[in-house]
Amino acid sequence: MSIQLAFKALSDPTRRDILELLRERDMTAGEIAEQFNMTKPSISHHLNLLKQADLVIDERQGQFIYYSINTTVLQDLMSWLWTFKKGEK
Amino acid sequence: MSIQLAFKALSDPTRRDILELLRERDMTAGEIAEQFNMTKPSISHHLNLLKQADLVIDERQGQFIYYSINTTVLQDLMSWLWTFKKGEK
DNA sequence: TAGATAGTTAGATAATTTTCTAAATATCGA
DNA sequence: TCGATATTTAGAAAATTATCTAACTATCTA
Repeated sequence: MSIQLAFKALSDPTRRDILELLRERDMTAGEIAEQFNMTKPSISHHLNLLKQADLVIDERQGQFIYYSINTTVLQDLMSWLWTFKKGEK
Repeated sequence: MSIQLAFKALSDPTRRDILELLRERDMTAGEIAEQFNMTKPSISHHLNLLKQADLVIDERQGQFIYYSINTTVLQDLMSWLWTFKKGEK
């Protein structure tokens, strides 16, 4: 999707920390929230922005909603960054 | 330097556009400002944030100040993004 | 079906960010 | 040294963002 939403999402340290947690394993919204000194609604908001940016995928399993990383947009970001290395067009 | 400042800097479309201009060639602040529908002070502010993030370097040449891309931080960002690909730690 | 657990949505507030105008600084050239 | 050009700094207004509390929705289990 858009690089704009992705960079916006990554500009916040909490959201980058969330991604780093999810790098280790998929987690529920509650498990993620436990790791931060912040209320659940705040974390929910961050998760929503990550989702809108297509950086994570959510999947409900019963009462729980599991979040996992979606790497396709990360690839797009790397591609964009790469164009700056070594005079590439 | 810090990944935080870099992602913050890249979260704004004007600043990304500035980097894309500088990808083609070094430019003065005035030349850069001409490309945007925005006042010079606004562009100057964006250039300052890019500079603080170490994404660009500025060098005065007489009355002009030339801006150019500094790729070292871009490399750091790619490294960070890369850690999410293929279950890497 | 009622209570408990998981999570989100709504709405408000405080902090941050973007952009502008006006004014200041720096350098050049006559 | 003066006027013109290039750019930044200062300060203010408007828009966006992060965070909270309160309330709502969804699912499970007894």
